[in-house]
Amino acid sequence: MNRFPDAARELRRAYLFAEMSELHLQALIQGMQVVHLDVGGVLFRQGQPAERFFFLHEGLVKLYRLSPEGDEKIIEIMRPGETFAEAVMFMGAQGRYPVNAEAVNESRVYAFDQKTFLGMLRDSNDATFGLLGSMSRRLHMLVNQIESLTLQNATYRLVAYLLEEIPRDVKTSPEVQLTTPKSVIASRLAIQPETLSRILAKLRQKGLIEVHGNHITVRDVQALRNLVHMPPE
Amino acid sequence: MNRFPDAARELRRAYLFAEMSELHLQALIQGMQVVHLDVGGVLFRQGQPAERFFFLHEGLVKLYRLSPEGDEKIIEIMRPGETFAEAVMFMGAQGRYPVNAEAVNESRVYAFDQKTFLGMLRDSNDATFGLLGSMSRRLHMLVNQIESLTLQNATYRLVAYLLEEIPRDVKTSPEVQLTTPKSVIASRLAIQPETLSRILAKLRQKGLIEVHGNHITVRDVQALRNLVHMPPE
DNA sequence: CCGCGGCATTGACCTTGGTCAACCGGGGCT
DNA sequence: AGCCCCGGTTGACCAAGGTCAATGCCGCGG
Repeated sequence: MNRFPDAARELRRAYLFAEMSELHLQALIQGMQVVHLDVGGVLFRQGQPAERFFFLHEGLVKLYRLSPEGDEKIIEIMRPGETFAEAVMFMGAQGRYPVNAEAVNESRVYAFDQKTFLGMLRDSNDATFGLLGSMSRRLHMLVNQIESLTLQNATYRLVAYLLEEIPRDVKTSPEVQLTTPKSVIASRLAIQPETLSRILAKLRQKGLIEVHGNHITVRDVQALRNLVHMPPE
Repeated sequence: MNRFPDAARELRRAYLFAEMSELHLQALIQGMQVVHLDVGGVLFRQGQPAERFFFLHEGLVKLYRLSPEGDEKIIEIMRPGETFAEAVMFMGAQGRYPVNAEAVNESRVYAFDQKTFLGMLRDSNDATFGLLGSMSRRLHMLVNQIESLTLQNATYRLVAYLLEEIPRDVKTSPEVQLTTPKSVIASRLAIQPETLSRILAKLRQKGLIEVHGNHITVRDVQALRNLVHMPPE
């Protein structure tokens, strides 16, 4: 019998499971655990031995590092349909999570045993290649992050973030609904909440955006795009 | 007959080739090209279609990005024995190099055709897993970089770099021989050459190090470790 | 309805590191 | 030899963004 009749279709949307045989996928699903996280709930901590990896079913989970002084830097914000911590599997026997994972919103997460999954990968080259694809995408994304952290200023990063949040289809008046508290976005962009606030104020003054709580109306997409591709100011 | 009798042993030291069958490896070697690069020689540019990946035989190659204004940020400095651009293979058919690659010192590079290599991977799960391992290590390294770029200041980053450069075996007086011009190190650490210079001067004043050209004598390892919050040894 | 707590905003100030310019010194070339 | 070029150093100045503190806003529970 099937514990999670809809899970297969859902999981297949992730590159990681996309190429997996139905048999294997079903076995994985039978073995997976569902973890419920309240706001602020901790999924794992940096340094813990990594025995499981995860698929976010619903909610919002942040992956972050802490400095010795306790400052937090969010490396990635996971959205539903995404997998995370799957790369750690290959760090060798004593792989440890390189980041902390904590729920920003109430979340539901599927947890998979790494050993089981590795065993299945051994049988399925296609699935392994799917994983390789996902990892190289993540690699690329991190390189992009490093670039924007070092080569661009805070305004650039925020504007780039906003532009990414605008749904692809837009010809309509672009509206951005922030999915997380502004302080979380600030950490993701490696700036202070105060600075985020000031940059938004500046963009507002210039008439480029309107801010109502965590809903932002972009009044001039083109001007924003120019900000990002042209020299600052 | 064998074009490069010693290449197999050399390549096997890279995780990427370590698990490959002798047959496949020999085939790869017969098909590989040797690229010679003078100082400043360009191996590939960001955005070019990625058809080959590389193994650094000797020399020093930097992977970097350029901002629209022309500022350069070095993402990684490749040393002999390392492979690079192998992750791009899995970005799909239209994979493009996400960075520029250029020789810092005169270099000799082995170039491999991605298609050929992919074909071999299809046959060898072990080799594929070796690659997965390498990619997750690189992933982890990038996360570390992001952390130190955002959570730590320039002094911290430089000191951490110096400590990494101290050979593992040390009980002797720790000597660091910089393998690249200081300006390259500065870019790798995302600081200006002037700042690098000033930080070194500051450390020198405090009696922690001595600087003679690009040879640095560490006078007080422990003090350096403390600066970056590292436990003694 | 009030009050509290958490997030966001705003202002004043400060620190870090970037920028610009001058200068030094060694290696290689004519 | 003399020169120049390039990497590195040093100083003066500046700007971006961090820090600290006060205040506002809003939702929630009593």
